[in-house]
Amino acid sequence: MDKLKKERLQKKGWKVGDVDEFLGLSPAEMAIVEMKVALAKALVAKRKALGETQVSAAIIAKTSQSRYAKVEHADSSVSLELMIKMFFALGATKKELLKTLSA
Amino acid sequence: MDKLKKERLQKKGWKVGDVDEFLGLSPAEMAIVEMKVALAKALVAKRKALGETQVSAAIIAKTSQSRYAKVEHADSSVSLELMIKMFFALGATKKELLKTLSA
DNA sequence: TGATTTTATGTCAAATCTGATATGTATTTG
DNA sequence: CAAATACATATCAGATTTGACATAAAATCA
Repeated sequence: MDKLKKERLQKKGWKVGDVDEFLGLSPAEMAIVEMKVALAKALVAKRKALGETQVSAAIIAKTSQSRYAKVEHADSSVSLELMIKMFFALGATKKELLKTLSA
Repeated sequence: MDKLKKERLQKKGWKVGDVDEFLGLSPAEMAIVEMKVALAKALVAKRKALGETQVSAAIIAKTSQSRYAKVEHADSSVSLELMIKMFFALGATKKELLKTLSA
């Protein structure tokens, strides 16, 4: 991996590694990352389906646009729980959540 | 609800209310509580199936016995994410997790 | 294009979560 | 019963997460 890119990502709070290190991620860590990425995608899709902007979605979810944007990016400063709360805030059901998580 | 019990629970970090307030919980809040409770149960079952004590399970999960115990109780100081991490630490698969969450 | 709207990113104080220690309370066992 | 083992709970410092603000960058459009 490009050294500069690696440093940039680490600065943003991610554990970054070469292929070995990546493969070295425990299945648990992988599973959580997978779920976060899937949730982020689903969140964007949901918001767009509702015809909302990040600003309006943030209001609905009772947070700021900036944090909402971070949630949609599965930013390293965002917990799985917050992502799930936002997904629900946009009207998603538990069934939808489970479907998303299993992606 | 008994007033003293209510105060005791609130002191421990939970929003407590009478039936109205309880029904007033948003579906989102309910869903998350449900998932945490289901995970707690599954965690205990998993640990027992492995024949582990809280002490040994805590070691496996790289945490302390006290925090591990709180996880098994879905204590208010425990995040959904930590519960999932511990579940995985005990060897649960993503499939098992989803099954548990859908309970 | 320039203005407007939308999305992205950096920062930080306050809130929350985590791991650990200490200690208390069952529960089991000799 | 007393010791040992297992589980529960209080507390707290350090780490992480959150919401908010400021501002930049990108996209939309009149």
